[in-house]
Amino acid sequence: MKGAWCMEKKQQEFVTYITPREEDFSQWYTDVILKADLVDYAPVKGCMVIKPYGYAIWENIQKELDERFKATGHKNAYFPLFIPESLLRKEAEHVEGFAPEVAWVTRGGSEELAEPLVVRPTSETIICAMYAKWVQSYRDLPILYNQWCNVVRWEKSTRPFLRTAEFLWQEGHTVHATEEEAEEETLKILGIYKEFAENVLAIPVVVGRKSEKEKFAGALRTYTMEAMMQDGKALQAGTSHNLGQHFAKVFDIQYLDKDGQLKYAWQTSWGVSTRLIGAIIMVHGDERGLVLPPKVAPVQVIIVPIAIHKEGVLDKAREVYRQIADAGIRVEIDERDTQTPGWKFNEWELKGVPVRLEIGPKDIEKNQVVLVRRDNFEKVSVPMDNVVQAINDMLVEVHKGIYNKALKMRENFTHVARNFDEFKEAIEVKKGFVKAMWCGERECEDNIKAETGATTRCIPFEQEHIDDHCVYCRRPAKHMVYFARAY
RNA sequence: CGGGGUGUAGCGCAGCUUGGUAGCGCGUCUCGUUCGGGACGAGAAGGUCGCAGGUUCAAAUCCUGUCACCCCGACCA
Repeated sequence: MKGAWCMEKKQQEFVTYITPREEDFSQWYTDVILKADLVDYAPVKGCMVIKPYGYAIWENIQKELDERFKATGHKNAYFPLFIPESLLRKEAEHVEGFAPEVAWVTRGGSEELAEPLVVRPTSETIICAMYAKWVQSYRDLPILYNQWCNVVRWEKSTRPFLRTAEFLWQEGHTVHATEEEAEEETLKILGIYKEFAENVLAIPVVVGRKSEKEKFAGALRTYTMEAMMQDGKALQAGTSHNLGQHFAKVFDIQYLDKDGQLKYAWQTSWGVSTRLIGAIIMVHGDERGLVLPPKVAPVQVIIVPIAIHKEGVLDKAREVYRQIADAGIRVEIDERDTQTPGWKFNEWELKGVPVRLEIGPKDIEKNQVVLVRRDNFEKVSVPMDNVVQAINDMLVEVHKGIYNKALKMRENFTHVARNFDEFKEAIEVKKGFVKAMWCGERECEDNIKAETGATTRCIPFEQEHIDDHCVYCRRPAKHMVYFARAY
């Protein structure tokens, strides 16, 4: 009786902090990012400050990806922020795609510039201009460069991490001698992205090709990984483009091949951005706030000493801290004597720390500590001399736990539609991905979007035969496609 | 760019209808007691009411304009 009342009261207190997901998912998202101290809104519309706790997640993402890029032969470089207008205009499809959202610099100090500069929305043009100088011979190829930088896109409506006027990303830009090599690179990177999403971020993704309508402006083909959020909307989490020779031809990137022929090079570009942080939040977060994948969590273990003022508690907590830190685990100890343990539990849960370690007088007496998982709140006591092993195991378990939960969520949000009535029903009522057949025509794609709000997310590599006919026009189908409403 | 909403203390809000000394909760600071799931007592600090005009003896409150931000759509990572 009394217990039930307490529980009810407790839940009420929690919900006063964060808007429940089912009540207003957007507001929940905003509450979480602000209260977990990931970002703050900046004085410029559409711009956010990424605070240390949020930035640390990005740094971990960078570290994991950068290792993978380096391991596959890529090198980092840095290209300028400003691009001359004339360069942007060279590739027709590209400029058409990006022109509406570029920011311009027309003045330096008090002088009007002879040629206006755009603030890079992406760097294909300026990088290609340089590659044209650097590529002479087949011996110069391949060029496998990547850069970590910021880009600016003057967006109409913005949301922290998901769409901001300025965001951080990496953009890889490679040049190859042959079409096959470029295609191989494009797919290799998509493979890295998928492996990274699943093994590091614990986010299952669907991989495949973008439709002509959805592909990158100026690309030959775009491959993508798509993730499902808890509100049933899809999020494009990373793209890899085979640029073909489109840019090579307009920027004149030619090399002299072994056979003495002058040939246009083949290129790729690929990127993921701070949007991934938005994905982490919307895939894993729960009623109490963030749930961070252990591999990118800025703090993997938070030590909360109990009865911190009592003789020996803090000393013992620091001793345990040392042990864990020495094992290479990101650990912090909450030594504040101004907050009660309960308060700290809630705060660190809000911040998504995967494992909490409690240590108090009773534990010290028994030579043990208490570990609590963030994903399912399972609580175990472990002997002091087994702490590091137990934590490592628990971090692995949390990763598995949240991955499986995310996978199940995505499966529940994946439907099959054989005709357009089923399709509408799935998009509007069930939400999530809808697998359906498509004739491949732009017209159908546009009509489906106009009538349901759903877009083609990707043509998955793993095709299934659902029906012979396009879900919209009933003409013969070409592909099975994942449709969804998307961020 | 359309629709909606909000600007009052660090945060969340009340006050505005009916103009008259700017309030509440949380947080912050000091002291003490507490500490295994959001502790308690006592004391204290903190606000050009988004901005600019106007009406008035008097404006947070009424009028006009303006700016910013948030949410939902159309366009994009």
